[in-house]
Amino acid sequence: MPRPLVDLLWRDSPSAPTGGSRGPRARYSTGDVVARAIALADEGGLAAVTVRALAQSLEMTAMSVYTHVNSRDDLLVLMTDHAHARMTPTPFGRAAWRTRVRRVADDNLALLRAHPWLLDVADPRTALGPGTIAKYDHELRAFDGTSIGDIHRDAALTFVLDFVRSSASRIVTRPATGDFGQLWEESVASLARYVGDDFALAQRVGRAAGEAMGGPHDAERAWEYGLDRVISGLDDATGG
Amino acid sequence: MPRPLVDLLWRDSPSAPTGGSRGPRARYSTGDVVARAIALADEGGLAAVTVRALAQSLEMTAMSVYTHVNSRDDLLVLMTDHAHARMTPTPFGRAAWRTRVRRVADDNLALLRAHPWLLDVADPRTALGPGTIAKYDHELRAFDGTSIGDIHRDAALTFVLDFVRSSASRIVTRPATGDFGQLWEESVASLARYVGDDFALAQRVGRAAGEAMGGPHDAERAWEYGLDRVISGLDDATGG
DNA sequence: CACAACATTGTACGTTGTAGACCGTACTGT
DNA sequence: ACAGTACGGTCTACAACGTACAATGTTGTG
Repeated sequence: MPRPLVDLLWRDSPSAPTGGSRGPRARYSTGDVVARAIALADEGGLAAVTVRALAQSLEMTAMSVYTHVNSRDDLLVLMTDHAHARMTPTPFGRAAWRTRVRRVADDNLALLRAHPWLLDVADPRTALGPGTIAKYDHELRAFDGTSIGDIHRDAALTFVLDFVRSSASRIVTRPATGDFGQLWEESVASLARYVGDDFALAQRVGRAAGEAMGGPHDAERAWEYGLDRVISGLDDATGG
Repeated sequence: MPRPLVDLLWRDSPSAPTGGSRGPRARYSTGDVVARAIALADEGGLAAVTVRALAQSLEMTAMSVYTHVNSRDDLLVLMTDHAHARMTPTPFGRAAWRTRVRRVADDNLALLRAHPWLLDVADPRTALGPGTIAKYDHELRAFDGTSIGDIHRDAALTFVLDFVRSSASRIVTRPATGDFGQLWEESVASLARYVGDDFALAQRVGRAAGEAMGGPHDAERAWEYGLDRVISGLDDATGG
């Protein structure tokens, strides 16, 4: 049985337990396994990260994976922390907090674009990893220079990141992509018959939003709109 | 094979296909199955809604479920629409848009509190259901009287609902509940050894936020804080 | 040299969603 | 009244999943 999750997360730390040198040398390090799992997830989503597929990708048996990782859930945490650690944030420089928050948002959107499967990982234990903690530490500094308190600083960052996550899930999973567009066209006929003249407002707004969504630049427009709301909302919470 | 999803969603509509009267009468209606599935989900989460468990709860075989529902994924859509339809929104009355948005947010939080499994349903086809459309139609009216355009009206509502969803997922899944508190106490010792004196800001803010989270009224405080940001952010987007 | 720690493997279990063939029932057209 | 047919329901079975368990082989340490 491998080391506990916290030790695996901090395996590159100098104070990490080395692990006895007895027995055969492992053909792969934990980092290799995690990197391979990320590669699988990047091209096939989290569903492609099965223990067996990962094992085959590493040319070993399914059970050998458990030499390096305690469980699949632990693996997802390790993958997430690795992605967070590899993230190279845009430097804040001397920018004001509004610009800094924009950079945090943009960086996180880029992260979720590169690794859409991060949207499917909802494990609180990710907060235990060095990559996630470093990311947290950096992003908190977006509010340096404002008069915001510690608790509100955490709340404000959470507010921003939640927005990014929600928006990203709508941006990343393209609505017209795949078979949903096809399904939509099959359904819209019978749907129109059911709705009839009811819900006029919903129909009007839904059609407007739907048509705009077909347009080329709408994803960016919606993103900009929401981000403006976020920053505007934080305006009076940062002491001006 | 049952009728397609759209017809099942609108099964109570007068223009819905009645379905030939041949063959034995079904022991349960589609509504019964959906209601039973919701009951299971309410007490055990989505994971408790297995086809077999649902079947046993209805005293039939697993495969009989597929007489009423095309697939488990379809069932989740039906459950969601049912929950949306059963939602009785707080009337807007003559309240200004700020109050209306608060009511929309509060109502949705209450909905997600009552049915936490809704947080785990991420199927775009829910938008096809009468309950969801009626909900959409009503909530769009929160911005009646403002000078907001159609596209922005949709974006603004999405903005509000996204916030509610993110907050709710943090409120509903209690952090100190279950075995996470136990795991935390096991991990915090070795974690402190790893972190050391690095990430001072993250440690300070994290501790402050963590301690506040232990407090009794923090969930509500964080909720109020975020909702204030949301409304403040929408302020200049509604034309005053 | 014997022992212990370790990586690796094969087999197997329980659980999931659901396809396919089949049976009996109740209505429909002749 | 009788055949045809649409339908609800059941049984069996499959592929895929995560992973527990026992066994085998390999390496360093006493």
